[in-house]
Amino acid sequence: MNDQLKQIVAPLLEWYRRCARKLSWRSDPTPYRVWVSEIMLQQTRVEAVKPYYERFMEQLPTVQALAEAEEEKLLKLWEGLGYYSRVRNLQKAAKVVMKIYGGELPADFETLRSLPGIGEYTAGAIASIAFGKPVPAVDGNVLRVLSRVTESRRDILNSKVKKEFSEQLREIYPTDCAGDFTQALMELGAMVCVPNGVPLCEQCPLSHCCQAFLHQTMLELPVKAEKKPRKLKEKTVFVALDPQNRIAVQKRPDTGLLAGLWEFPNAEGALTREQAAEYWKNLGVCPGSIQKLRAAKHIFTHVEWKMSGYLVRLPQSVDQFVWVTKEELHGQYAVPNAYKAFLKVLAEVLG
DNA sequence: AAATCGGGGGG
DNA sequence: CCCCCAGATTT
Repeated sequence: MNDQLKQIVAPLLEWYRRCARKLSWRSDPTPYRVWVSEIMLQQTRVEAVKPYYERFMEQLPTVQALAEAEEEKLLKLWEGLGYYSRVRNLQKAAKVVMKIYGGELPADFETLRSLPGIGEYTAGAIASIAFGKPVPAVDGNVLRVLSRVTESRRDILNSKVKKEFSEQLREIYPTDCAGDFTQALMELGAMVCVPNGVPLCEQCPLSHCCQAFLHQTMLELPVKAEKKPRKLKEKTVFVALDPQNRIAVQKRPDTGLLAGLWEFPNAEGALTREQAAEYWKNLGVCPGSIQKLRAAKHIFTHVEWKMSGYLVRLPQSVDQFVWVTKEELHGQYAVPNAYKAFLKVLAEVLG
């Protein structure tokens, strides 16, 4: 039994009950509500999730509603949140829950773990928070807290390290309030034992037993492996309008980056005005005018798009694309934030 | 084990 | 600029 970690349980729970934020999914932790919140919160800050969560639960309040929803509606509800495969997997899992588990989310860790989009962390989070099972849920917050409390200098991105922290936690998990303990560890990491800048150790209920605090090594921890530089991709984006000011869009492939979302016509590389004209001629239409737009860039985790842009007016639409009004685009089509600069152009041109 | 998959808030 | 965020899946 891990005596060093055992002593964090009581003070952490006391602190959590005194200081926990009031969050929508905490106030009524049904399995479905916890599940949706955990998927949205993957690699995503609480503040960013809040408005998406409220809207999602309002529109799709049950597993059945989620299972039966149109894909376009799902993507629109997720628009701007990122990591869009999350919502596809969420629905895949909802369909399995309807078909195999009678519409009720399973309570067992391994069964949860088998569902699409539910990995080690999320299975532990749902099992403990929604079902009260004494199962660890180790996310970035928890790894940071444990690295500092134990003054561990091992790489927290290493899967073996993650597993060992999880095993240590398993031994000390309270059986009567597992959900509170799961959330307390994460809450401490988010509010006190923070990642950027100086942790608020004077407020921390664990400072008395935190090895990093005792040795003043908090800022050196946790240790993470170095990340690789991102690749640069040049693109040319077309804001193309037909005589009725309808906008050309296309749906991205259903795998890969931004799968299934809608985008403006675009080509690889930084095209000159002449090459831009050629692009449209090859599609069987000669542009009435081509106006160069301000360049834009968008940074993803592993790639950066450097985008040239042209406003193109066409004498007729072409079948290659879907032609939509500005209102239709905003109301029904999920467009990734990478194209925000060109959506803005649209607003300026069309009012 | 490494790569892929978004977007934004804060130092 | 860089960091990291209630990670999962694929290769």
